[in-house]
Amino acid sequence: MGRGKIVIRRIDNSTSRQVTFSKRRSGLLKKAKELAILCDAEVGVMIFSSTGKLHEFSNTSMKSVIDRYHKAKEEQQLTSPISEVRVSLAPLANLSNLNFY
Amino acid sequence: MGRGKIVIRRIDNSTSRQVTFSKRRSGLLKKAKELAILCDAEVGVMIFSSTGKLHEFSNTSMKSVIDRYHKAKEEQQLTSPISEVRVSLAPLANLSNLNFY
DNA sequence: CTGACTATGTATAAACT
DNA sequence: TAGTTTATACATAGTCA
Repeated sequence: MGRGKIVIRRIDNSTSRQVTFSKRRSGLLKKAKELAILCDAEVGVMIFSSTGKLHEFSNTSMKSVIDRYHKAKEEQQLTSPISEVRVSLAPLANLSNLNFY
Repeated sequence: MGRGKIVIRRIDNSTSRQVTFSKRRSGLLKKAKELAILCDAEVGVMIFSSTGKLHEFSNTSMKSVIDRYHKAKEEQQLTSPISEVRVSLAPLANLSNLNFY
């Protein structure tokens, strides 16, 4: 997107890497927000720049997302420790609606 | 983006919400990956669909990202409990291996 | 429901200020 | 070096198979 096509590979020039980071971080956070709203999803995004600065987005709270992530992972372990299946508990109740692929 | 402009608001129709979720989730994860590579950033994304299914991306490991997130937050508290400044300790700082989970 | 297709809206690489 | 502009590449909404 933009005047020229680019290859997805680390940008060597520190200045343009910083500029690109700023633009794309903004775009990513916007997309995350849109996804959360449009699709009624819970979304958490954490980004550390190469200089160590943190940027984040969460439509609920990052704590909530992280807790839910751990629960989902835990459930994954209990359910199928070997497979790649990624399933969380439905938002309290509705156990019958779990989708196993 | 697409044939028509849309308003960012929860999609009521369950089927199209699911279709949009699938498309945009894919796009978001791709963008996250590109940002991480292009800008040499550490990125973590967690997404729970409205049916509770987890989707994630991390260019390192989610554990690493979450740990770093907590450290950054902690440092934020120590440094400026009131301000909005979001700065993490440089990657090597290694204050202590706090276990939040 | 799962995938293409493609017209159109958006994000953004470069250029410029 | 941050903000603005613009041409272009990319993502995707609506549609159809």
